Amino acid sequence: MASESGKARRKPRADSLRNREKLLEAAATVFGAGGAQASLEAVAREAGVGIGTLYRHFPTREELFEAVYRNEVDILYALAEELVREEVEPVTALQRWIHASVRLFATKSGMIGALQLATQASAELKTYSMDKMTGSIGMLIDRGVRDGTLRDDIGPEDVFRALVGIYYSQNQTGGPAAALRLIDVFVDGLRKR
Amino acid sequence: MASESGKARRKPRADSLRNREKLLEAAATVFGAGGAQASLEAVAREAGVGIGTLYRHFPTREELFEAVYRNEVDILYALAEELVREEVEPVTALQRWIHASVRLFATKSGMIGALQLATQASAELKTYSMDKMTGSIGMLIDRGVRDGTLRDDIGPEDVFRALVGIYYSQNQTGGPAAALRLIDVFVDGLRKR
DNA sequence: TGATAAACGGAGGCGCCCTCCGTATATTCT
DNA sequence: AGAATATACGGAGGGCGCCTCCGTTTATCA
Repeated sequence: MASESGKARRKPRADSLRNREKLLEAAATVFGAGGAQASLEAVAREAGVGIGTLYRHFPTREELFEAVYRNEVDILYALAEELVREEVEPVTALQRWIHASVRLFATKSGMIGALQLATQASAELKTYSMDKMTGSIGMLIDRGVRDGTLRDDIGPEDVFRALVGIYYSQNQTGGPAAALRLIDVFVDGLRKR
Repeated sequence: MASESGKARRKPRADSLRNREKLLEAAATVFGAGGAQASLEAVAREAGVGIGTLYRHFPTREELFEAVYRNEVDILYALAEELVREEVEPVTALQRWIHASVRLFATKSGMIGALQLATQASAELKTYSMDKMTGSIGMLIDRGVRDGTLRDDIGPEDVFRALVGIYYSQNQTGGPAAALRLIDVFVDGLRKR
């Protein structure tokens, strides 16, 4: 009968939801620029929100971290859906999506290490992100396979692995520019010949 | 002419040297217990020294870290020399030395990560420690090879690699006790049959 | 035994962490 | 619409760690 479990509850306040969004965005910026140990007060300032509000939404630094990460993954998934919905030509769509992924994580060099710690800590988070990423890639390459522009012997997991490799290489040498070039080569290789 | 480079300088003050020692020891304790981000003020307190003194000796956290690490490596080298000097029976000497190494690093679980960062940053530090460690092992196994109690087809680098493997495994599971057992097996395998 | 270079120590200013609670506001009820 | 109330907001404040600066102490040198 009750729409949720247990007693009937009020719906969440609109300002609360807005602030949560603002905090996630600010955290992505601040952690991206200043590394994983950047000040939480800086995040609150950037979000234009009191420090108390930050702590109410994310009681620990780790929770904020994890939420930021989930959010980025969700954004990429939404982008994949959008590219499919707008019927962008499959190869172009795949290329755009991968570029966006690299760019999204490129700004977060300091976060990568912390992310690894986080994913090691939470298996749930790991499978969550794995599913979302391979899901995104899957829906993009399926279309290409169907219309005959992409090879059909490469799975989403393979593409994901390649992506991870390129994230890494970018962190060590060359930076985003080199990574983006690598990706063009890689995507070209995915074409059906 | 001048004993050192350039102008004739006073010899360093005795209290300065003493404090440096005290700080290294305290830092090993505090970082060992509380992880790499433990408070530097706690280190100074533990050493019974003002915070200013700590900063004069080690202007940055990284420098303190590096010095602690060098110091531990030096201690192990000195132990190897001592074991040789006292003509301890070769297999026993090797076993004791390796046990000491494991115990020394066992207390420093939090430091391991930071050490990796440090060694990645400074190639010099890496080769320094590599040389000291393989040097120690080398002088210990040479004696065993010479008197015929140890096989002659295993180099110091091989032993060092095995050691690193055991450090790692201990960090993940079992703890020091398991590591020490592994070592006994390993050393036994080094005997000439 | 001075003279003095060198080292000591800790106060102080700053920023960050996190909690607590008085104030503000969105939602619900009538 | 207006009142009632559950929720969320903001930021002051106490505590701690970082790091610098400089008056005081002490070891070395002549």
